[in-house]
Amino acid sequence: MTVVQDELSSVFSALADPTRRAILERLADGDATVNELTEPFALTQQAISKHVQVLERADLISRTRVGSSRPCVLEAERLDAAAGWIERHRELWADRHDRLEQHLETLRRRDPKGTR
Amino acid sequence: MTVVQDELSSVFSALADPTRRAILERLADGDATVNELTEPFALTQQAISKHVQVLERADLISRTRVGSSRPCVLEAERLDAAAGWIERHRELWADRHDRLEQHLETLRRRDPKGTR
DNA sequence: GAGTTGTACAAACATCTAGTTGTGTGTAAC
DNA sequence: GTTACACACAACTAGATGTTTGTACAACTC
Repeated sequence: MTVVQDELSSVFSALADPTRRAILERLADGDATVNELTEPFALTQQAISKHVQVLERADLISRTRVGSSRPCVLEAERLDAAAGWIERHRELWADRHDRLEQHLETLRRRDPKGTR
Repeated sequence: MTVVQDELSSVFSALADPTRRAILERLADGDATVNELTEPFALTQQAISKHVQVLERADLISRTRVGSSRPCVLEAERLDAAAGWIERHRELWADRHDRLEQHLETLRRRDPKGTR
């Protein structure tokens, strides 16, 4: 159904896989080719290539060209989108000191005359 | 629906859908029942119910019981897992002042004799 | 007890996902 | 030119996801 995913969704869903997060962690130590990325996993080169494509589509990494290989490079700033959303909402929700008040409000809405 | 996804993956993949993010945003304004959550969307109650189940599985929300309805309640702290991972990696990657050096290292590895 | 409301479960279906094997292609190396 | 390597594309599988319609059920209202 999701043909054209929004930016945020594609970043979050790229991060929603342990293999892909491991790839990102590996890339923090330096650029790496698909073959180098494949080594630590019990997966085929093709499978890793697909994960890399997902990360590339989410703009979390980019590729360069060095001879016949195409090393992957982290695009760290891209995490900002995800970090931004989460932080905005963490603050928003943390600021609700009024949890009890709000709960009472919920009950009130459900039982306007307060007959409970 | 099995698969036993790890914690982080289930949070990220719960966040990887605009409808679910909208539900979370709505819940920031106060607890709400499935029917209340359904209203703003052009989706059936059942579809929203399933999205709510995904959020519940990721522990981003919980349900209480008020009479015959089961309002959804935000579990804001649960965002900490996701926020933690992202922040840890943002710092890690941002700290790499040595991007040029690292790029040269990549080239060196690929052409050890420096004959290029 | 009958009707209404809030919600969940079930089956069906289409689409997406994460993997596989097998094959093709571009670049470099001899 | 042949050989070797790094990578991508194609076709396929199994299982998950998103949505629908239809139904069931529990709790309140009358």
